Amino acid sequence: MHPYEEIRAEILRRINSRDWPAGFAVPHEEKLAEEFSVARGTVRRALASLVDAGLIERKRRAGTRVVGRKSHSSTLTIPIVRHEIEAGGRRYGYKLLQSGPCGADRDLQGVFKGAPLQHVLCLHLSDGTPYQLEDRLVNLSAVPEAGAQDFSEISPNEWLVRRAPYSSIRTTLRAEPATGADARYLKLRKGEGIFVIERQTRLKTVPLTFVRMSHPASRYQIITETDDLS
Amino acid sequence: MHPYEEIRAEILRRINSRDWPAGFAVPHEEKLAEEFSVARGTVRRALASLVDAGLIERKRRAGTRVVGRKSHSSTLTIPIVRHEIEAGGRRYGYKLLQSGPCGADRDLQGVFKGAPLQHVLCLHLSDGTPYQLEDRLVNLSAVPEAGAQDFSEISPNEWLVRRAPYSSIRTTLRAEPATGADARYLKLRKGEGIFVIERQTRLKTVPLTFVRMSHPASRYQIITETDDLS
DNA sequence: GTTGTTTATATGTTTAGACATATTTTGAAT
DNA sequence: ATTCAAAATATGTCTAAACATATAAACAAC
Repeated sequence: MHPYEEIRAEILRRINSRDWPAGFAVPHEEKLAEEFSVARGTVRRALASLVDAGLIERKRRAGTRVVGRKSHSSTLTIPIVRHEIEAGGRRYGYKLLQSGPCGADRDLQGVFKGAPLQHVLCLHLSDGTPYQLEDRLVNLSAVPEAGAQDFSEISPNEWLVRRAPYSSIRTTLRAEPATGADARYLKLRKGEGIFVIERQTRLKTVPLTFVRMSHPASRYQIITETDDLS
Repeated sequence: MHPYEEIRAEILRRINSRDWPAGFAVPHEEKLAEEFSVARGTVRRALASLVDAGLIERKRRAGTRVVGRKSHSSTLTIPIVRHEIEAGGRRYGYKLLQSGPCGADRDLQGVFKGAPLQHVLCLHLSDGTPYQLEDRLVNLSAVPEAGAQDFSEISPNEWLVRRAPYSSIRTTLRAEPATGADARYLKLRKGEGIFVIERQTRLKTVPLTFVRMSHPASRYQIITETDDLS
């Protein structure tokens, strides 16, 4: 165990034991460095780790304070569908349903502002059962290769994650009753529950793609786990 | 813009432009330090930031490689319900429905292994409308104060986030049809969709609490947004 | 009182050097 | 060939010292 880990552990202990309660002003780096008999850089390394974990907040001149928690945070990872299915030891299936250019009228959220679009609709299957319906719009002025790409063998999901660099993502999670295409392709009765993930990726403010992924609620859930510091 | 930010931006550019494609072996710290005419520490600062962003992977002796992306990651933050509602400019309401000790038979997931438990059932309202039904078990051997606490004014959610330190969380997101208590308290017809969040918090392997939070699907969604490096 | 300016200060960045340590590679012994 | 030990090497940690910079607090001018 390195010195900075021991310092972090000790500070963590003080926070968890409420010796340093929420709002408490943590001693300066220099003071801590003196207390633990290390260089300032080592204290900084320990504190940086606690900032990442969301346990303390730091501001220039103002100092370091213990955070009064107001939420639980964890990392949400949405993998490529194929990997998700194969990782569970199930057989992956894929079917392209529609693919072609489309007008801005399909851009319901109005995120693409009239840019030329490619629309792709496809179905992902797990052991032959419908698992996810992928309904995607791709901005052809930002990703022109998508217009020529054949999506009958590789899904746009997988192709894009591999190919197109992005800098930010907005994800929405929702439960909905199945209607129209969702019910038809996922083989559900209208009104049955679906779990919908919507995602929009951008590259420096330029919207690249918008995708709506719907799943039969009874066969889908998301699990996230935070990793333990202590 | 600090030197390390410029270096990060340049490396980011090389990755995004595929000059350095997935799997590419990034030059050593010393080489990069020479190229950019900075100290090794400054290069490390830039690379650390790219590791956080999930764009590169580093291993001792083996070196640094550009990651072939296989998923989209973002941070999922689940705030205290009251804050969530008030932040939206709506009026928060709270109603305690049940509170008392209970037996291990209520521990359906079997996470508490026979520890003494406190069961709390309560309802959170937004502008008077049912918003979330909170169904919680608290491990009294880990958080004994919960046994004496009165939850008629403050919700166990809020009380626990404030009070009990935890070290790891497991969260499950799911869509379900409403049945029993969910339908009754959320004022839904049986079979209507609900969005369920289940969360289990631990402190170094000791399970602290298990909570099931259900919401009317039509009035609930989760939005996450990653922040932009470039 | 209010506004603007100065000053003090805690965090943030950078450097340059030393040492630590996983892990791959190489080479020797079997 | 296979196994095992030694060497090489890239990342990881730590130090100590200097300078940068945001900003809270003190002070002055209005």
